[in-house]
Amino acid sequence: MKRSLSRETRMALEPRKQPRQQRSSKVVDRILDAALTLTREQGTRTPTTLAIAQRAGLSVGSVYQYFPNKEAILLDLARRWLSSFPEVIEKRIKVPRPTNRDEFRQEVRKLFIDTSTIYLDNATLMPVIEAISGNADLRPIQDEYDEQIIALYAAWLRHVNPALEDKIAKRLGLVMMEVGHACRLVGLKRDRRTFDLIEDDVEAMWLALVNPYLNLD
Amino acid sequence: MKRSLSRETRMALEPRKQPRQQRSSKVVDRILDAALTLTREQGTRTPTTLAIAQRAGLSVGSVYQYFPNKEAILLDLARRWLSSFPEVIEKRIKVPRPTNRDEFRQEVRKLFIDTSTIYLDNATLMPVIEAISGNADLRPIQDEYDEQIIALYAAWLRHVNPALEDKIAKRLGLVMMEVGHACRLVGLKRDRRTFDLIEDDVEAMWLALVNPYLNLD
DNA sequence: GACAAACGCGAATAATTAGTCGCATTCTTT
DNA sequence: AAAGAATGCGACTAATTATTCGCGTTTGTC
Repeated sequence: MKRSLSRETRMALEPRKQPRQQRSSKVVDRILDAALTLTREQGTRTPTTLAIAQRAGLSVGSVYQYFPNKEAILLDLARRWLSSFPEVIEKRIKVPRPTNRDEFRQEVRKLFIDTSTIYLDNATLMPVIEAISGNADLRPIQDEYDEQIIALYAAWLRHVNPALEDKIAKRLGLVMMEVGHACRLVGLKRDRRTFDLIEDDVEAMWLALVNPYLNLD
Repeated sequence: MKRSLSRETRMALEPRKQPRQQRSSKVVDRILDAALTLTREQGTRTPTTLAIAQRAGLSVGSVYQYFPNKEAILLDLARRWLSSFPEVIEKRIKVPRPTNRDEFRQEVRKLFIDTSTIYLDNATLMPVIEAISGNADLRPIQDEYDEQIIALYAAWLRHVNPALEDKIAKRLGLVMMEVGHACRLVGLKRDRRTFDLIEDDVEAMWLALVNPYLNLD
């Protein structure tokens, strides 16, 4: 076991090699699928390498052909989700600044819906996200993404209201992210109807949160 | 290792024996202190039994005199915190029902402040709470407490407005808990000034959340 | 001060699991 | 079809760590 290495070298999480033959790219998919399924089955407990290999119909050795360590597998699953946040929020910044309260409300709503969609589209990934949060090795990477996302929320807030102090924008961004994330995670564990109701709650809370910091007339 | 046992028998988390001599009750305190300190030092990674014993100036064997397993130690730390929620919320229910919007606002504020105080008073415990959430064995126990707390928030809401549907009260209770917990956890990681500002945000969000469900005149 | 119970010890046990390595098989290319 | 590269294999290694158990020491009690 070289467990200590993986904690230190960040590069150690990059894919080990690119698949060169067709069969092997299927194998990578099978590994990722197996990891996802097992994580979902086991709640928050991260699956073992052996379990992943077996579920994928492979041996452990084959798994290590494409992933340098176990963490890299989970991270590969999560990265798609994590990276869609920046895309979506940036898109909401490249838009004309709202000029009155009503337009502003609309912008909040759009950001709210777009971020909501990320969760709905990736509902099956949520157990992986939770597993990562609970994993001491992967947590720091999550935190990096989180900081990035907070900064983007803050940038969005300052796009909507340029007079907003940077520090305040950062704090509001943090709260928006946390509230959105916490509520959507629990929402997705319930039925669709409840999820939608919780979404309404989140929108109301977001509006209440940012409203006092609007100097629009 | 009998790791599988602990997952099944819930009793296995109860303290193994009561200290009979003076020296040993000090020992229990030392163990708990060591576990707390180490958890704080290591972020979310739960300390090993050996580490706990050493930090407490003891041997592993002594630790197992008083705790049936490692989980029980962390749980012992967390239970004080977890159990203060019911106390505090129940206290807020045993109070005359508010009769107008302003009194209602006051009641929200009181519940808000009382729950906030739980977090502030137990700030040092937060890493343990996070470690428990990330631990596959302990998570179910957290979830039980959470359900209880949600039920109490719901009971409070129906105390304040008896006309409120039970299902709605449950959902709002869930959201109140999640929002409060998420924001306070991150708030406590920042400076006191920021914590206070985030608290104001939470109060505003709670009010926005429950306001639509008030039929008071 | 003697006896038993409580306490404390830590080497040993055992379970779990990440990651490796040399060999076997399959594919690609010429 | 033959060579060589890529892929696949899985027994094995090694690290980690929870928990036990028998023995020595301390404490409270009569």
